[in-house]
Amino acid sequence: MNSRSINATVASLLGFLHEGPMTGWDLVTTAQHRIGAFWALTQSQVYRELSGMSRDGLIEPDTPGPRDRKPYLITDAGRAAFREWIESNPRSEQIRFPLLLTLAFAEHLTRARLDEIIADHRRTHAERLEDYRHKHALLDTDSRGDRSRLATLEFGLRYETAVLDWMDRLPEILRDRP
Amino acid sequence: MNSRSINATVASLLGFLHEGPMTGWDLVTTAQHRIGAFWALTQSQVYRELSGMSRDGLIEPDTPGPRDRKPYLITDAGRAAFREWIESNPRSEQIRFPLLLTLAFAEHLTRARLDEIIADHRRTHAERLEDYRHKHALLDTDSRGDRSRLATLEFGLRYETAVLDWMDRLPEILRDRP
DNA sequence: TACCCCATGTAATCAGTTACATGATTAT
DNA sequence: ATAATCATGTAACTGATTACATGGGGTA
Repeated sequence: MNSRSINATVASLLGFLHEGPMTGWDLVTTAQHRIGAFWALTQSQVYRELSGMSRDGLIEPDTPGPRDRKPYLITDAGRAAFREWIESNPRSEQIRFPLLLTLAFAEHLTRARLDEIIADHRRTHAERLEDYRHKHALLDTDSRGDRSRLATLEFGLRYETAVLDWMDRLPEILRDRP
Repeated sequence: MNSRSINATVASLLGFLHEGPMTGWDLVTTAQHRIGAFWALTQSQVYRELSGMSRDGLIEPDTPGPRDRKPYLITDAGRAAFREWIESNPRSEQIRFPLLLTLAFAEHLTRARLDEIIADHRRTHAERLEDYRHKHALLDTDSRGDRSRLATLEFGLRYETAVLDWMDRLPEILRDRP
């Protein structure tokens, strides 16, 4: 019998564990850094998934370290599950964009308040774009892993650029007419 | 005492109910059409929220219609809750993009399989862009509501364009080097 | 010695998805 | 007559968030 297939969050943890044993803590920080921009996960989620994964034999505890460190190793079953996941067609993305909701009901807001809200968002997106640009500049593009990282970074750059561009044109799009 | 603030899904239902009494069914179809592109919600979610909203006094049942229609009216409390929501700063968006995860672990895939996966996604995004373009062309830009609609549509157009553009450059970004 | 960071986790709740059950009404 | 659509909802589950509890170890 086939065990039911794993979810993307579990898969990403298994993905990281290919690089060596890690604790929940390690995985949280690694994940936030490497995939956090497009795949959020919280610490309690990670620990919960780890217990499940361990129960299901996808990982097993390595020799514990100081400070209650509990590193996990990926097992063959884990590698197989990961393989199955990465070979499968990823589903399409989901976006939940509260600002768009606000905008959809913008008739209930004054123009001034709306502008304020947009300006607020604009700032965080501008910061993110800066951050991506910075990382992009630092990236060494010559190794296999870095090319993957470059690919996701490039998405971030284009996405944030599109968002900013859109926001900058919003006043015009929303302008009052006679 | 202040009642706890509502979530964005509830807020959107209240937003629609400003336009007149609606049933769960009406709300599902309206929401799918008007905000579905950036705020997915399912039918069972809507019915569940409606019971909660009714319990909390944000809406109340209107006179039932044929076919077990159970329209709801927004109450003053509902209007107040909506107002509070729309005045508040929307949080920033979340994207969950499985393809980016796949890409982040692309070293585990053959180049051919990866290309296949990307091409697959490209198709659905191209379709969406076409759809947005079509809607955009149909849009009458002269009324207040339509301007909001135009603003969200413009986001969709820019987003999908950015995604396609990115996908088209992926081969180059991912190309093997000496 | 006090504080911060590392590191584990639990509890409770909320949000979202999938699948199913049920029946009325309208259109063909 | 029957198929499609309208319309309501429940059940079971999965996934994600928030808040809290606990303590070790390093560093100032």
